[in-house]
This record gives sequence, structure tokens and C-alpha cells, in this order.
Amino acid sequence: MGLSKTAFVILGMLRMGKRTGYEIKALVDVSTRHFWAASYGQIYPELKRLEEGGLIEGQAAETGKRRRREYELTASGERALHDWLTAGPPLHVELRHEGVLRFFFSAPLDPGEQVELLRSIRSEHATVRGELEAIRPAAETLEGEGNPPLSVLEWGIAYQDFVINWCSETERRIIEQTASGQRS
Amino acid sequence: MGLSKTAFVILGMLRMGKRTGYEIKALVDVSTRHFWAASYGQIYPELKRLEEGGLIEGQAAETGKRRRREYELTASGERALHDWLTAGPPLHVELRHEGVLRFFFSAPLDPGEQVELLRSIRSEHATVRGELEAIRPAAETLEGEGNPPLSVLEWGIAYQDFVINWCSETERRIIEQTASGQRS
DNA sequence: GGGCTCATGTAAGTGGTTACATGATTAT
DNA sequence: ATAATCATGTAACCACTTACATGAGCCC
Repeated sequence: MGLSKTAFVILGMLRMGKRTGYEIKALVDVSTRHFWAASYGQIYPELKRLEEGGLIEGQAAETGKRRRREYELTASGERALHDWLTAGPPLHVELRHEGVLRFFFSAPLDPGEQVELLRSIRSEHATVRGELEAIRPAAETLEGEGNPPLSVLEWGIAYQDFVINWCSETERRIIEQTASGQRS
Repeated sequence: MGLSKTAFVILGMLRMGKRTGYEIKALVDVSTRHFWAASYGQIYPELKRLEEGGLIEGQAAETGKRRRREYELTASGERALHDWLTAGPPLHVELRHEGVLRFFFSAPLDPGEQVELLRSIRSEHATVRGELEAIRPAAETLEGEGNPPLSVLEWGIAYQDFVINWCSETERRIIEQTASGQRS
């Protein structure tokens, strides 16, 4: 059975402990979302498929509270996860960045508008950076013990910084060029 | 009419001159692909829609060679492009990176396997970096004159470098930690 | 009682890829 | 002659999002 990448997100999350679909979604939203998003519309059907495939096992939670179904990895699920982790390339990489796309086509804009565009790209990345920084304390206390490496969060923050700096730098160059152009 | 982002890729490409669908696809493959990919399955139907919407105009190319249909922007297409370029946020941003995802879930791996994973991420980014560097000469000669800014290509290269460095750094840390762990 | 969070689920739609079919022209 | 490239197109499929429906328990 060919598993989607998103299936491995679920397997990976379950490796860290029993979880409901709802909990998996909440975890995704504060972690993998930034490099692999997933919605309810994927998670719930995928949980069903994975259970049918014998990679996970669910049971109604004993707590007499709300109706909830907790899943855990089976041995074969753990194997599938490990196989995926150690499989070689190719690694799926996909980037869709409307800001860069606009700037790529920004020739019709005057310098002021170009700078404005770069500023809004920068501001959106600054927002994400803030979100990631907010997660840091929690991620730090969780480090080690089968939990995700902190370096992934650091990658995320550094990536935001990278884009932010590229924007600043590019804004600066445009402003400089415009000034010198007007002089000549 | 709500245009998809990919529609703007087409409008943007046509702003630089008359193009056939085939040519647009070829251009996308050496430029926007890295931050906004598009396939024939999108481009040809979208050309039809855009023409029906009056944003572009196509005509059978006069050259008596192959059957080909060249499109150009109409005034309203140009307006639509400009409106999109100057529209504010939100800017669609999406990243799917299987390498980082695997590393995020890499707790079950032993240090050697983790390093191996990082190495393969690094190698794939090095490949892309090479592709981008190969484009540079062409991009440099094209700069200015309503053409895309070189800084976008530089962004692409710097992004590859960023990931490559993050991998190296993280590999180094794992190797160091493992060595010190064995000593104790 | 009312609003929030927990919790599960699905239907409809979107956006996109893959793979194929077709055929003309050019280069070797 | 034949392989590569130019060129247009589409059908089937896949992954994913959005928006909604439903309801229970929790907190004020």
C-alpha cells in the first residue's frame, strides 16, 4: 500500500504517544504545519485507512467523558515509519510563495510599489517568526526522549530571518538605485 | 472572475512578450518553478479561460511552420496583473519539505541514520543550487528592461545555501554529541 | 443559559500532477 | 530514417482545503 506523506505525519505523531485525531491536528498546527500542513479532511479519513491497513490501532477512550478514539502505532506501523525515515531520495520539496512570485513579475511596478511589496512580504514572515518564537519554550522543555529535535524549530526561525533579511537588503538596493537614478 | 495564482504566472509571462503555451511552460521550468510550479495540465486550460475572459488574446502564428498559438496581454489583462501585483496581503505561502519532516520525526533513528538523512537533504539542495547557478548567466544578461529582477535568482541560491548550511551544522552537532556520549 | 473547547466526521470543490495521444518540423 | 524538439491538448487521478453538520462536556 502506498502511503501519502501525510500518513507519515500521523504515524510520526503517534510514535510519540497515543493520540486522537483532534490532538494530532492540534499538534500539526503548532509544529509540522510550517513544512507539512494537514487538515481534518485529510487526518480523519487517513486514520481510518491506516487502521484498516493495520498500521495503527484505535480504541474508544475509557474516560467516560466525551466520545473520543485514541490511536496507537502497531508494530507494522512502527516499521513503516522507520522504513520511510531511512528511505533514500527523492525527497518531496515544494514551495509556493506568492510574495516572491509577485516580485519576480514586479517590472511593471514603480520603485515605491516594489518596496511596498517587499515590506509586506517581510511583515508576513515577521509574523510567522513571532509564532515560532512563541513555541520555543514549550519545544525546549520537550527536547530529547523521542521528541522532535529543537533544531527544526531553529531552522524555521532562521528561515524567516533569511527571508526578512533578503527583503530588507533588496528594499535597500531599490531605494539606493532610485535615489542615484534621480540624481543623474 | 476570480483568477488563480497560476493565472497570474501566465499573465506575468505574457507581459514580457508574446508567447505560446509551450514557451510559457519552458520559461516557468527555468524560473518560477522554484517558488511557483505549473504544468501543461494547468497552463493550456488556463490560457483558454483567460482568453474567454478577455485578459489575453491569441492568434495562430503567421509563420507557416508548426501549428502554434501565440498569446498577448490585452489592456484588461495588464490591469488585472497590475492589480494583483499591488494588492496587499495575505500572500499565499506554502512549504512542503519531506526532508525536514523526516528529520522532525527522526527520534527513532540512531545518530548515524540521522546524519545520513541530513546528508541526503543537503545533497538535493546542492543539486538545485547547481541548477540555479547554471541559469545565472542568462538571467544576468536579461536584467532590466521589464525583465525579472536578478535578486529573485539570488534569493533562490541563498535559500539553497541556507538549507545546506543548516544541514552541515546539524550534522556536526549530532556527530559531536555522539562522540561525547560514547566517552561518558 | 450561553459560549468555548473538545471531538468526529464528510461533501463539495479546488488546484494540481501524470501520463498519454497526436502530429509537425528539425537535426543527425 | 529516426530521434529530438516543438506544440497542443485532455482524462484520470491525487492531495488538499473549506465549510459545514453534529454533539458532548466545561466554565462563567
